[in-house]
Amino acid sequence: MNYEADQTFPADLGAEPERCATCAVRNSSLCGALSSDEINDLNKLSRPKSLKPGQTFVFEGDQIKDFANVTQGVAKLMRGSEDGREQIVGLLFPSDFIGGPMSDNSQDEPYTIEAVSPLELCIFPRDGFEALLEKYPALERKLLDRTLNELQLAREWMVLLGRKTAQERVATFIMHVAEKMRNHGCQGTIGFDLPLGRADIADHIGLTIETVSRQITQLRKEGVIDMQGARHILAYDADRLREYAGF
Amino acid sequence: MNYEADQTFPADLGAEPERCATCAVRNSSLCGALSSDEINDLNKLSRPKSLKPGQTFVFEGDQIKDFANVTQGVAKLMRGSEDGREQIVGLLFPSDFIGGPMSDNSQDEPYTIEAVSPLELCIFPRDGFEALLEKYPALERKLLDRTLNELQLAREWMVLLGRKTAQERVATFIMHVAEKMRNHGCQGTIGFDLPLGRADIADHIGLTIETVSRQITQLRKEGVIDMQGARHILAYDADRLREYAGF
DNA sequence: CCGGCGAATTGATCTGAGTCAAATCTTGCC
DNA sequence: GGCAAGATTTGACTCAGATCAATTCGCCGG
Repeated sequence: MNYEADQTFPADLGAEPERCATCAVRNSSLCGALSSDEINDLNKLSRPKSLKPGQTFVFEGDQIKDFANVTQGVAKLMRGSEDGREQIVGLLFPSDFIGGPMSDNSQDEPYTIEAVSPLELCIFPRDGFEALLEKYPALERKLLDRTLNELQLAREWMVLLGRKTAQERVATFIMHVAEKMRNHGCQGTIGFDLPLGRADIADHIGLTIETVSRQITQLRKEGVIDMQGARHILAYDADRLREYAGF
Repeated sequence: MNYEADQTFPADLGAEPERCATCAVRNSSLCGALSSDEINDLNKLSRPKSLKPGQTFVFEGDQIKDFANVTQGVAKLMRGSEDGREQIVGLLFPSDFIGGPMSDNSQDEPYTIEAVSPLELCIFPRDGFEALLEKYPALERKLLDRTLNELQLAREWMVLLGRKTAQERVATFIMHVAEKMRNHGCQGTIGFDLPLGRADIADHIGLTIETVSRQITQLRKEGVIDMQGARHILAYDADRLREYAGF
């Protein structure tokens, strides 16, 4: 049993359905807004789903039928063109919520979600979940908070894409990953694995593979970071990295 | 009296406080979620405020004290660096809401809001407004919808900034403005004024003034758009423009 | 331990957009 | 109407990052 509450509820924990009680993101995800009693409603709707790296969850242009929580792994949220250009507009980590526009059901989902590492999701049908949002204001409030955070992040990324140099973009990206890793306790702040390969990094920060590679080499030469293999980063000096990340 | 309801309520309109009853964005803004009775609560909190072009509403780094609705004019939401680089991460049109992260009060507002044209705001103190969010779920729901829309827009802009050419960026920008104008009925779809000068356009789409100017000239030469003066655009052929805007 | 193959690095060259520098066009103000 | 002052356009040149082309690395299966 790997269950441990970082946030305790009235003590009727025994009432929690199995899947929720042992869920790695029980409290850090949207579900943290619900008590042990309340979460039964959500559990009844939900079912788990696994995706292998490279598999997609929704395709551009599809009608969205489901929402989901990421319980394990990393996914990318992306938009592509016919001529091969691609932009990753967000990364999804454990406890992140997947759900598009709520009220305007007519809208098509314009983005593709693709697993980057082995991915575990907890899926809810759209209708049922929206009913729960009405029933539990705390759930809706938490969703609003999350959405505002993502908006904030998207705007920071606009600054990166619109005004930062290649060097600053790579440094900023590494900083962001380091932070994500700290928050999720996946690994230490100093040493951690990049969840993306060079091609995906390039598509996230608006550069090419080659430029990303050259800038990482540069950062290594200047002693801002160190690496073990192509994926494992050692960022000893967070302040130095922040300076390189620009404004 | 310029009041006209596009969305009718129980018919106790006489009960509406003067400022709300004659408000140009009474129904299209967040306030549209409230009935004539309910809006009294909000009216008691609110006060109008005017800003001249160039004046700022919140400074980067300030603690946010107030939320607001834009009732008239256009403002830009921007982030700047010490070395003079600047990125406009959003434009605010009439009926748009100004309000940062809700729960995490400790956060500093990282953006500056500056009036681009004569701006009229309807301001609410933060605390009072948050109390109303709790009291009226419809208000919170509308705020969530709005925030999801903005997130959507921010991600589209990430695609523009990360992967589009100069030509595509300018065409996309013009399309977006045309759409805004149509939605707000400010002017026809075919002919309309740009709310921003070349410098601000450049800071919004991640280019320089000169490149923006050259691309507008290019679009004019190719007959995609026509212009009267530097600000007034004539976009006869929306489809053609959309092709130029890329994916 | 040894290929083999996709991923990453490195090098050489090219180019779209940036920079610097004039014109020229607006627009408000007297 | 005429004249600044600022905004926009245009031109010449530069450069950061893209593109094209080899290597080299790192990891997995045998």
